Amino acid sequence: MIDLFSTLRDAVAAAVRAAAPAADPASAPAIPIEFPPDPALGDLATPAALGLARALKRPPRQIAEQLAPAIAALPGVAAVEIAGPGYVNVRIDRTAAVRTLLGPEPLPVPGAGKTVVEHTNINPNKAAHIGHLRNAVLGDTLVRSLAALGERVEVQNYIDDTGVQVADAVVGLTVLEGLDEAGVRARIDAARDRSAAGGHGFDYELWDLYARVTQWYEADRSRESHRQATLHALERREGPTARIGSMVATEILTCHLRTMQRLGIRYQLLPRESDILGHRFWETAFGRLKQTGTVALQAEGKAAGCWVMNLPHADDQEDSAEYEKIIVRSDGTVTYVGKDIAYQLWKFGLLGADFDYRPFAPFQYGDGSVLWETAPAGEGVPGAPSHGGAARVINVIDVRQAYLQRVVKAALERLGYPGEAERSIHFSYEMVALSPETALALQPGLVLSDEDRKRPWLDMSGRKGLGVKADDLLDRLETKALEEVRQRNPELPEPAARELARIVAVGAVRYYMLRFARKTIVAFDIDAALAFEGETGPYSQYAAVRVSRILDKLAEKLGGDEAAWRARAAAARFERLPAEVAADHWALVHRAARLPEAVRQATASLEFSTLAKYAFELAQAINAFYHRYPVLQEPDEAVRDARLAVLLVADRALRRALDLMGVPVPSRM
RNA sequence: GCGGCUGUAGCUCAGCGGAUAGAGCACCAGCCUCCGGAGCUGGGGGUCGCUGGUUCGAUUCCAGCCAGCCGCGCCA
Repeated sequence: MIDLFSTLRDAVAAAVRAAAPAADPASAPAIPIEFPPDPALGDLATPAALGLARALKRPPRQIAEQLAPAIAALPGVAAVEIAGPGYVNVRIDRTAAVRTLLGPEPLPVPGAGKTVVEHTNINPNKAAHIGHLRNAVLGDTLVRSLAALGERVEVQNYIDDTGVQVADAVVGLTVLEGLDEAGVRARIDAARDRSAAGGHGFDYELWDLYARVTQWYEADRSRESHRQATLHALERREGPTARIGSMVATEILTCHLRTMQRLGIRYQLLPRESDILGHRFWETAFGRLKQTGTVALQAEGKAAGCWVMNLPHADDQEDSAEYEKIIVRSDGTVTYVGKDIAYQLWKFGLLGADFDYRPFAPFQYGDGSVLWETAPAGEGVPGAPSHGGAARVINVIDVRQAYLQRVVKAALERLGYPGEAERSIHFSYEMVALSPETALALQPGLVLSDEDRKRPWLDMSGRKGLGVKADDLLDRLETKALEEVRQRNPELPEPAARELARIVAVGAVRYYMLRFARKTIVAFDIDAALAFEGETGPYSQYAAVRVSRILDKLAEKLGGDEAAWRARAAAARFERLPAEVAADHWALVHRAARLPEAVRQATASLEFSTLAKYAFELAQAINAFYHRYPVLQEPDEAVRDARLAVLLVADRALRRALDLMGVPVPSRM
């Protein structure tokens, strides 16, 4: 990304500091630099005078008068003016700015430490639903943005292959369906054949089966003994039940990876819970927890015989009462949080132990990049790259796990790693839920209790089989997009039409999952999710396609020497345009130039809805410009070049923004 | 009970100390001799949950209240 404003921002801040020195430079607040709400006001502004007014006991405008000359003297500054209550508005040299923006991409400066991002983490016992999609899309956008900012990133998708959920799937297959190991194998093979023939895979089959198992338990609680027996068999990690569990988890995982690949989402490592146990990571962590007094054995009370961690109810309050969080049960087994603490220590390279690794054989990305999984001790491949050892860890998990993430963080701190605790970041977001109307529309047979009917929305639930499967949503989008494509491009051959429909569908889902602020509950609306008009992914894709159509036509008209006319555009002089027209042109350039700021802000706040909003508004501006200022018909070559330059700058920023969101842009649509 | 999040246009949502509170959808009226209309232009529509406080200035920060949701398990 080309950052037009970075040096100027620093220079303006320094000029303000020099012109109005703070009494105490150490505690001086950062000099605020912002973009004016209307670019007609200026390209960059500082409200610094407003903030200084109180400290200096002088009217803000008077202070601004003093700041203005210092800023006006900076290189690249074309003009400075004072406006409103005391803003100092700065205008930059436009011709130079456009030249820079059309110039070569700077090489990213490699960051010092690695960031491990964990996302997706779907229990391998049923198909992925749209809630999982939100997680994966947020996580993947974070990964892309960090990389664009020059950070080293490692993407992990944690697989809980030993838990209750897998056990229940196994109970469904072995007890309800009465299958043995060979029987399950045959089921999986049959599901693969269906999948290869264009149908759905084993994950769909288990979606229904898992719901049935839950109902079966509910009808007779004593049946839960099957779950316990299966769970223990899985933990022993040998014998037919364990092998069935492993087959099921691996097959469902493969389905999930395929679903995510439809959306362009990839991973580098699949750490398995079974390997965290197998490599005795927990034992190592437990030793440290005991040694540091982080956990203590309870002698009496409700948690007698358990190892617990004392935690305050609130983060800040010193005097708030503490309560006990059980880490190890009285039967000696470790809870979920305990395993998470061990895993987090490993991510930071603090455990003094590593996994074994091997390529995840059932799934390949096709471009040679290897997806690694952890392997049982001694079963890794020699020379496999090591993973983890992060400087920072970002876990993408929904808000309901906030409390457990806090426990993990607190454990790191008490183990003597306050820095790592600080750099353990929970990227929390609200869930995706269904409005009762949408739920009923999608599942006509659904029976809702009166209580549910009154609720604003319903949680998706694998147990109840209530939810929208990720692949179903994608399929519906592709079908709808294909209709549109055929209508608009009847001459397009079938494979090309399908590929185009796929791209539109991906753009639509990814945008839909990003457009809401992360703490907003997405009350899933099927019509809004299927929309291609208004604030949607396809709207932005279309704006980019329009620009490339102009470039295609221009290439035809001007002949093959594309580099030459691009160079001429880069040298376009805005002084040739009438003032009002120039303002419109410049406004679009200015908006495009704010991309790096949008990416930085979104990444720092983990609020990618702002990036989505940015891309959409840029697309809107391109569309408006497109209608107002024709390029090909423009007789004055100087004017045409200026318009072309504006579109090239805007298009570059839009494509980059869409790329960071994982929204692909077709060559036509 | 304790902790957290959320109340902004008919609906779905942005904005979260400053320059006239915005977008999309829906509704109404226009725009195809013009680089493709998945588009553009315009219009109507708001006590920014309520009450106080801080501030030159509050939709934005703080407190209280009201409403809704999510956590707080020897589940994961």
